[in-house]
Formats: sequence, C-alpha cells, structure tokens
Amino acid sequence: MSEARDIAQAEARSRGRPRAFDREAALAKATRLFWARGFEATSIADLTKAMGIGSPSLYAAFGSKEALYAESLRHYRDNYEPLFWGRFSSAATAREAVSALLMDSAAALSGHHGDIPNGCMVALSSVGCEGHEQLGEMVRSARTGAEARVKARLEEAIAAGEIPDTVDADALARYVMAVQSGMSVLARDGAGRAELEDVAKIAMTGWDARVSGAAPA
Amino acid sequence: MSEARDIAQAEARSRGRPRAFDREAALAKATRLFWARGFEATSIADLTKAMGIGSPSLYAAFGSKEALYAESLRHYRDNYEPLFWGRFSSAATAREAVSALLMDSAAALSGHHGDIPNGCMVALSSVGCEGHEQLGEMVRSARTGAEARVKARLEEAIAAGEIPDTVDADALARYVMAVQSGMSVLARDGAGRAELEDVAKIAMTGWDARVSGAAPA
DNA sequence: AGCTTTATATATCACTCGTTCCATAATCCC
DNA sequence: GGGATTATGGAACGAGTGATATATAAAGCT
Repeated sequence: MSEARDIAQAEARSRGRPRAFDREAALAKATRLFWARGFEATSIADLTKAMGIGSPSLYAAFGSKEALYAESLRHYRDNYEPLFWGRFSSAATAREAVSALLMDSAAALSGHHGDIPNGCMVALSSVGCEGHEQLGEMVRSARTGAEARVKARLEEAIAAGEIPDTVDADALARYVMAVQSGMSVLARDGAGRAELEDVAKIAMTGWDARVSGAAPA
Repeated sequence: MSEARDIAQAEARSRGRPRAFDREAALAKATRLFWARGFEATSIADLTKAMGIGSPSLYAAFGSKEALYAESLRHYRDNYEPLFWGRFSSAATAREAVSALLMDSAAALSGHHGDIPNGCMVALSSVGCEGHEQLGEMVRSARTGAEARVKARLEEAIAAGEIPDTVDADALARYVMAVQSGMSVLARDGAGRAELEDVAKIAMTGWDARVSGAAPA
C-alpha cells in the first residue's frame, strides 16, 4: 500500500541506472557559460566540457540546446534574481525599492557576489534576433516582466499616496530599466561596483526630481 | 609624364577585370545584417545572399568575416553616428549637447531615420565574449570612446564655468552612456520613439538635479 | 593581337555544429 | 539470480560553417 506514496514523495524514483552527475550542478555550469558567452557563441562541446558529461547525457537530461538554455534562464532567475530584487521586494517605499534595485544591481553586475559573470544574463542576451524565436520571446518577456514589476510597485505607491499621481509610472519604470540595462553594458566593459553605484545614485536624483517631494532625508 | 599622377589621383587604378559590384553598397548590406543579428549569428551564406555576391568575391574584397565586421563597424560609424552625435557636436552648452544626444538617440534607436535596425550596433554587440578578442576590443573601445566624448564635453563646460566644478564628469558621462545603452535594449524590445524620449527626458531631470543651477528655461 | 592582372562562378575543402546510434553498464523489481 | 529500464562513453550522423582551388571571363598594357 506504500508504492503510490513512495512515488509521490520521491518525485523521481527512477528505475534504471541512476544518473552519474548532479543535474542542478551541471545546469549551474551551463548557466554560467550561457551567461558569459551568450547562446550562439556557446557550443555543445563547450557545455559538455564545462558540465563534465558526454553529449548523450546532456540530451537525455535536458532535451536540446534550446531546452537547456530555457532551463538556464529559470536557474538564473531562481538563483541570482534575489541578488537584484531581494531588497526591492521588502523595501518600505517605492523609492527605497528602486534605489535598492539599482544599488544592489551595481554590486551584483560587477561580480561582488562570488565569482559570477559581469552583467545581467537577461539584459545582455540577444537571443531571438536570429531565428530562435521561442527563446527570444522568453528573454524578452523576462525583461518586460522586470519593467512591469517596477511599474506595479510605482502604482502601488501612487495608490498609497506615497508619490503623487502625476508621475507617469510607465515612463518611470522604463527609465529605471534603461538605467539597469545600461549598467549591464558598463559592467561588461569592466566598470566596477563603485562606478556603477555612482550611476545608480545619479539615476536616483532623476527619480527625486521627477517624483518631487519624495527626496531622501 | 602623367602616369604617376594618374595613379596617385585615381587611388585604385585597377588593371584587371573590374569589380562587378559596388563595394560600399555591399558593405552597407553587410553592416545592416551584422547590426540586426550580431556577428556570430550572421553567416557567410547570409552575407553573400544579402550582398548579392559570391563568397570568393567577398573574400577578395574584404579578406575575412572578421575583417568585414571591422569594416562594418567603420561603415556604421561613418554613416549612422551623425544621427546620434550630430547635434551633440554643434550644441552651445553641455546640457543641450547631452539632451540632444539622448533625444536624437530616441529617434534613431527606434528606427525613425528610414528602415534601419532598432538599437545601437555598438551598444548591443556582445562580440568579444567568445574568442574574437580583436573585434571585442574594437567594440569596447567604441563604447568607451563615446563615454569619453561626453566626458570631454563636460570638462569643457566645467572649464568654461558653464557648470560647477563640483560635478563628477566621469560619473555623469557614465550615467549618460548607461541611459543610452539601456535605451538600445528597450528599442530592441520594441519601444517606440515617444517611449524612449520619455526616458531621455527623465534622464535629463537627473542631469539637472546633479548639475544644480543649470536647469532649462 | 598577346600578355598580365584581377574578378567571377562553380565546386569543394576541412572542420564544427547540434544531434543521435549503438553497445555497454548500472540500478530496480521480482 | 533474470528481466526490465535507464544512463553512459565512443563513434558517427547530416547539415552547415568559414574559407579556397580551379577554371573562366573581363579589363589594361604594350
């Protein structure tokens, strides 16, 4: 009477030969490679070498290069997004949220959280400009999703009377994302944390000027 | 007695069979392709098809794919940079220059100068993250060159007493470039001219807040 | 005219790409 | 143990990559 429960609990009670590698660890390696080099410039040979597995294992575990990239995007979101959006989510005000997003981005984009590639995997990705329409749509929706997240926080603040309803939430959110995306390009070119933080600070003065009366203490 | 002069004047007085295609026109086609898809995702077959020539002609005229890309960068600079930097160069004040750069970028990046790809070829290029070190260096120096151009205009304005010498020209120039690069990403995702102009305007309020006393009339 | 020089078209090079076949190995179930 | 099932390592697949060899065509030079 325990078989069904075991299966439900064990999630993937495989019957055949067990996988010899850690799927998530291999996915992490693949993510790093896609992140640093992009989709097109990363070959299956590069991937199998970095992941320490053979190509049949890669295809058995992930299906295809495109599917692996899609999973890498998910892995990136699950593991690295908190570096950017952690304090944004818990901030008390919209201004603190946006400021935290940009300042934390300055740190994360310049590699101040361990040995990670510079720049944002999503912002710098140009997949989809070449025929991989499905992946392009994923990346694009990840970018517009981030913008929507900022916009939602802004509208929340407007509804709460925290900032005047004369501000254009659409435009301001787009501005914030433009700054963050631009910081990724700077990071790719070698800009350090302090330099990116300077950009974030100037960007916030733009915020303050636009959201008059919400200047910091 | 006229042979030497003729050669010096004609620049390339070829002796053999004349080239059957317009080199600059073919280069323009190649530039458009590299611009829209990037270096890696553009194949020789794509190029020869768009340029209307065979691969031996391409190699005879340009040398290699990398050399063609390098020439495309030059062609891009010579032909499209004025769309971005034209009014910047002739502006009377640093503020007008930067504002013109961002506002004109909003138009150019969203394709409002004929049928050109969205976004900036240089800002969106990720060549060099994959082994083409030489091309990567070219693109990187094009980006840092743009930043240096803004910075130089700022320092000029500081020297002229146009803006206070308390402003950090480095940081402000980096901020401007971040906004412009970010606008390229937005443009790639479909943002229109008006949306990018909104970003530019908000960015300029950041400028005004930072460069106190230089607010527009 | 013939000779030299350069460009073109066709076909092809060696190589890498993403992907899969096949034989073998390792595990679970009975 | 045997049988079913799944993973692995090595080899190989067809397609496409960047780049050329070869033969022919079109020009200038003398």
